[in-house]
Amino acid sequence: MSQFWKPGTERPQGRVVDDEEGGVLFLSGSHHSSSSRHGYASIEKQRQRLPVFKYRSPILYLVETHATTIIVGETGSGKTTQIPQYLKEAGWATGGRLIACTQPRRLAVQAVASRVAEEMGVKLGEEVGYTIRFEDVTKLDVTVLKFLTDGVLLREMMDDPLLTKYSVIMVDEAHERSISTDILLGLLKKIQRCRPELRLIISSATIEAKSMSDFFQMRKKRRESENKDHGPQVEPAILSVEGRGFNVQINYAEEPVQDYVQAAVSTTLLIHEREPAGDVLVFLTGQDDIDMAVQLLTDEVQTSGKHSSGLIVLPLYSGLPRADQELVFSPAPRGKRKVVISTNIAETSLTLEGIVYVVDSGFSKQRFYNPISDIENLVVAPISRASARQRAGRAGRVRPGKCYRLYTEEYFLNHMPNEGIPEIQRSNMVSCVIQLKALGIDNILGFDWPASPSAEAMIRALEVLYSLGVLDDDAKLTSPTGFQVAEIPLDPMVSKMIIASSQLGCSEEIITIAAVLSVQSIWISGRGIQKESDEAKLRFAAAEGDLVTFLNVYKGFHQSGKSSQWCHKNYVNYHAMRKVLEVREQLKRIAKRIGLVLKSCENDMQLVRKAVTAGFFANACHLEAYSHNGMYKTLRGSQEVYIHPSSVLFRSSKSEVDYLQFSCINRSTIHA
DNA sequence: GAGCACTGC
Repeated sequence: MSQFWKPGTERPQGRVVDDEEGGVLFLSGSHHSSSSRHGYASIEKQRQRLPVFKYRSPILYLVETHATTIIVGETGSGKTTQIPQYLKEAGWATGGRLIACTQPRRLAVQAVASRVAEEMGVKLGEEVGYTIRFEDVTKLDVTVLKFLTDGVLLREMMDDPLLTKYSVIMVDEAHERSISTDILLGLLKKIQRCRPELRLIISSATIEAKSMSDFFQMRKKRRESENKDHGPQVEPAILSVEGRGFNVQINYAEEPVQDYVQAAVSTTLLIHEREPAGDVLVFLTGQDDIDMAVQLLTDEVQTSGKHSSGLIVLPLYSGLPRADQELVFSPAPRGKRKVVISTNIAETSLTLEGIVYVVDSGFSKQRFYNPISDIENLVVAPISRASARQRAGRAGRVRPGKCYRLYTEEYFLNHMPNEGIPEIQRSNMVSCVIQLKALGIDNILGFDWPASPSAEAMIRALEVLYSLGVLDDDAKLTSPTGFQVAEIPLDPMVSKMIIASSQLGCSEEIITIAAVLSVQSIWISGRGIQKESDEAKLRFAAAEGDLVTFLNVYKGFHQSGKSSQWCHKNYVNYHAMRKVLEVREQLKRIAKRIGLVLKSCENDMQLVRKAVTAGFFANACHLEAYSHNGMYKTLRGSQEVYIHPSSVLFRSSKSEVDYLQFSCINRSTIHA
């Protein structure tokens, strides 16, 4: 991989860096000599100014000598864009091998890939490419640096379980501990045992590196035999790279805060009154909180004019229509101060420029799963210290900033959890289990996770998959159903519904329903338009429930020629419908490939209901006749459930519908 | 009377 160059001899072509031990390490490989290319020099200078540049040689040395390298890098260190380039320059992408870098989010994949292509002076999709769902911007035998979501890499493992074409896999943002990152880490650890030449780089923003290191620590027996073969050291290396953020001064509440919305509003007003120019970012928990805070601040601006004039107050959450979301990116006019009131979306997914002050409520909405009741819930819960630091860091991107925490220092130090609970321990496991089964992991209960899900959750998932006919008595995938379900990138209950629809002759309809279920929401809602959007929804409402209502919406959208005006008029989210079309096409392709029959049942909703039941029978529930508040109980487990207010059945059904199946707790319901 | 954020051949 690398050769040593002796001082005194002629300097070799390529890149020369100081070796840790005082020598000079010459890194061979297909390094571009494109320095004459226009604009290259300034880009090269920019690259060298990044904090990670100082660590170029140590990083390459560690990757060379260790199976796993853990890199702790704060935001702005440049690790994501630079390390893959260093690896390529050092020759890790020669001989048909690829370097992979995974991200938890699609947008990040695209952004990083195009940045790296630009820095290297190549066209995106050639040497540097990316793959996300629906978009493969890579070229076979040309692309050597590949950025992809961790979900896509997991899918790739179904065809190539050892990921043989990759020489180095960098898992970025590992501290976020998303479900797919955790599955990926567990599987990569297994791959390492079969492929000692594979190198892993785990990159994380927090110092939870030690537990990650323990996870990748191989057993002693293995280590001895490895060392005999002069293979890489099996003990993970840890390297820390500083960020480029500015100092953020932290202020705590002196006493516990009763109402964090109110406190956030008054803190914002105080900042506006006393602090020099600079935008404010307020972290609250959800649409409700945010709309209320926006209202309170706007009222303040209008009534008390004096202090709070010059405030531009903007909400930010993912459910907001695209155009409204984009408002937060435009800079405030001179003399005005922008206040963005946001959910967690601004903690990791979106970066706002110009933020100098952060107000942190200390809470976020988090998903929790109760394996006993088999119900997932969204609850407001305290954030972790790692999140609190991440939020504060948002104030220090352009210059030194300030963070106002709406909780006491005593609480931060002594009561706030250090890390959040990994998502895998807060979720239903059916999708995970089927993915592992599809990869041939037989001993699901013995799988080595970075954080183990509860045994109850695993058992519950195995039960559901068994009852769906996806797993057999030996917990092996059934043929063909189990293998078919594993091929479809959806919740197994939805996949099973699709397979049943093929047999029943209503797959066109069911695939539409499945596509709608896989987007956030097809309705437009928001403050001030509830009444109109509710009325619009009623125009599509079907007695059978929300899923058949979706079919009506889709039909109308299709007949309008997929028109955005039609969507606007009917309070339907146009972007969501475009996504539905995309997912629908993908599902049709997959359905054909796995041998399903594509057929429409025209208007026979009885068939649609049968197909839905084939997937969702485990969610059947029964109206409690003696309760007058519309309470249902699940047939399995007698769990209390209620129809969600967003359902078309919310008003009409209380006394009319005896049996329901819900496709998603708290979201939609269907009469079957 | 109400939807944190993501992802997928």
